[in-house]
Amino acid sequence: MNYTISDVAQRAGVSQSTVSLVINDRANVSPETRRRVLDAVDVLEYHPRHSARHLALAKGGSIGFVLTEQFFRVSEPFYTKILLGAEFEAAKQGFYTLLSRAKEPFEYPKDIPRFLLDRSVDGLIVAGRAPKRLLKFIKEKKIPCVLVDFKLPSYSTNHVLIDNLSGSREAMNHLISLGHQRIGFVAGSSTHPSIQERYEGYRQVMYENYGDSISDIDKLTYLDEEEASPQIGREGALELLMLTDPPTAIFACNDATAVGCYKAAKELGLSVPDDLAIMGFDDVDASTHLDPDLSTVHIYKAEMGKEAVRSLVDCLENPDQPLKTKIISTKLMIRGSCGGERTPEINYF
Amino acid sequence: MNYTISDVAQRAGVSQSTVSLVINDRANVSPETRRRVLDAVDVLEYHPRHSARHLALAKGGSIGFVLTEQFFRVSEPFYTKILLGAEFEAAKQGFYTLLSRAKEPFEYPKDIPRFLLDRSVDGLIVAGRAPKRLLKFIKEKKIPCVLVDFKLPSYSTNHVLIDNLSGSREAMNHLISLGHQRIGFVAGSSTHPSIQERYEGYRQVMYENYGDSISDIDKLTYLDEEEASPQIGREGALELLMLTDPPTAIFACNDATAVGCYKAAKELGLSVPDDLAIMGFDDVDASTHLDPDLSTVHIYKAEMGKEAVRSLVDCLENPDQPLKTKIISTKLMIRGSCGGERTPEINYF
DNA sequence: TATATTTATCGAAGCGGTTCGATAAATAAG
DNA sequence: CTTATTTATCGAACCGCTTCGATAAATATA
Repeated sequence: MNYTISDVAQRAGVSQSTVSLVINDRANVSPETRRRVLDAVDVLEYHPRHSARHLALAKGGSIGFVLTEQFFRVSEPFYTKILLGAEFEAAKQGFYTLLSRAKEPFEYPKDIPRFLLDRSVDGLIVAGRAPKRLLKFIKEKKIPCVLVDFKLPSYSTNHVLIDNLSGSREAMNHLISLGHQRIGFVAGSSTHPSIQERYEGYRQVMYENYGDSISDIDKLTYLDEEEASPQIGREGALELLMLTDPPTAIFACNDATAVGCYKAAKELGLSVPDDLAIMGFDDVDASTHLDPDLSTVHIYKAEMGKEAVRSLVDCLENPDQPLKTKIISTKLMIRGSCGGERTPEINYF
Repeated sequence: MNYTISDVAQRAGVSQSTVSLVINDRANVSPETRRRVLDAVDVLEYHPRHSARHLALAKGGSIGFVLTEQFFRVSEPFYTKILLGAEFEAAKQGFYTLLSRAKEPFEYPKDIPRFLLDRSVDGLIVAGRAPKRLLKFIKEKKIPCVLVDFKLPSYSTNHVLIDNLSGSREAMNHLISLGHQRIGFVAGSSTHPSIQERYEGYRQVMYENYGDSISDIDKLTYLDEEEASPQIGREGALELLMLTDPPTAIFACNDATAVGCYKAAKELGLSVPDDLAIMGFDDVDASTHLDPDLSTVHIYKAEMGKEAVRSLVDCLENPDQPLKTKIISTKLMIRGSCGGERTPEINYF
């Protein structure tokens, strides 16, 4: 019921080593022997024990995926899609995916994921945000690593990032093409690099178009360091909409924040998109549930997870590879919340 | 940098076996020796290699979590919450969580998760739906297993289930207490046991209250075997609302379906909750984003994941335990979509 | 004080693989 | 027809840990 390599060897009438050679597809095995071994493997339904290979090889074909604990709650639909994409690609490449959380606040060394301590994973993917102390540890231990949707100045490693700047600019240009001049920006998580880039895109386009005429772009901006959420979005939108010269459109830093903008609009009796256009970022499932459905910037989340695994596997197979940063483009999804011609829905996994 | 047990032994001036005894907290080690070993462990930052223990012990402290592939898309926010709860509890109990998908359609033996074949996990949790062939395999191999939100007649194993019947009845009684008489039921995934139980609750309460006066409850019911989704919800609601004597309230089988009901109401120019009350089930994040926010039945998703792990660990530690089925209660969340006094929000992880 | 028991520690085997060096057989070169 | 080289296979060591049985020292019992 639970056979080992020596059972196979015995049945095939060869030694363990030969079986090992066969199942690892090495050279110098006669076709005849190979066939016999393969037959035995088949009959016994033999599968090499993972931990045994792990031990012998000093590497185990597993990758770790670390999610910041905070995201377990608020940005979950975003990061779990990345996780699922990663699992998909990892499985395809024959790797296991081990899941863990990075606690916040992070206490060293208590909160180091155990699979890093006992070397159960060959490398890891960290999504969304990573405690500095954890990153330091990873670097000290020289653990191959890919950061997804996060980066730190002066910390070099592999990355998979969103092309936030282009996405943001495209969204802004769309709003502007619709005739909006006073466009507000509402953001939580304002210290997160992705949010900062989106903000930068906003500023660039505003300056390019209205650099002279708009008195103070900062007045149209609401930034909060708290985790981007509907609450933040509501507060920010309310604040901007109470201005004497309120925006006619609001660009929210992500969809969760945009949800709050809808609420604010409703409270103030403004209709979307007629009185107020709203643009989001992320394209989480919920955005199509809103009424009207949210125009937003689609992020290929699963694809990012897959790319992260590909980078990681690259590193593992070829240790002296240069570090890589992959930037994944976005796609503007025009729906009902700001007018314009709708984008056909894409339905990527 | 990467020490082994013998390094520790050497530094502490004892044998490997003694170190092993100490780190596994076994009896018959003198306090003095224990201290010396612990010191060495500390200094060297020693962590036992997981795969080595695994190999020696023939069990490895890992559990597998299997998600039906279909849920990677549509019901993801529901099942990933369960996954995250499971990971949380697993980590707490010192287990690793390995993630995998069950393909659909499921091809045997190709789609058996690899971690089952090579015995990398001690047991597993299957969430949402499980291919019969996979379950058969699990039983054949006597792999400890817990099914979450799924069961199969005549397949005995451990379960963590939702108290759908009570939840459904409570939701229905609430609608009835608000004066609704013609209450519709719209469902996708109609073959899923959870959905069937919710339907059963609907029928029970309808009969109890209007058994004589309502001509045909079936007319108020829309059932579809397709995965419950906004599309299904929209179609179902449209069909019911076009009846000559349409319902004044619709109980959707889950929140995703309820989203579609909102859309249908809007298309027909009906206002929620004045013209049409809507009740959901699941309480996914999106439900609070709807306008008005959705009254629904909260499911303690993370808690279900945790309970699943607890059951599994029980099985592992005590192999001849009886099978257990845990039924987790629900909580009616009254929000804006059907009137009544609002339930304070709960904010469980 | 001699003997039995308990306590503390150790050596070695084993878990299930991989891999290196040895060996024997087959083929190529001289 | 030797000798050198290549090819196919095997035995044994090793990966890092646990555990069983042995041994020696300490303690209890007769």
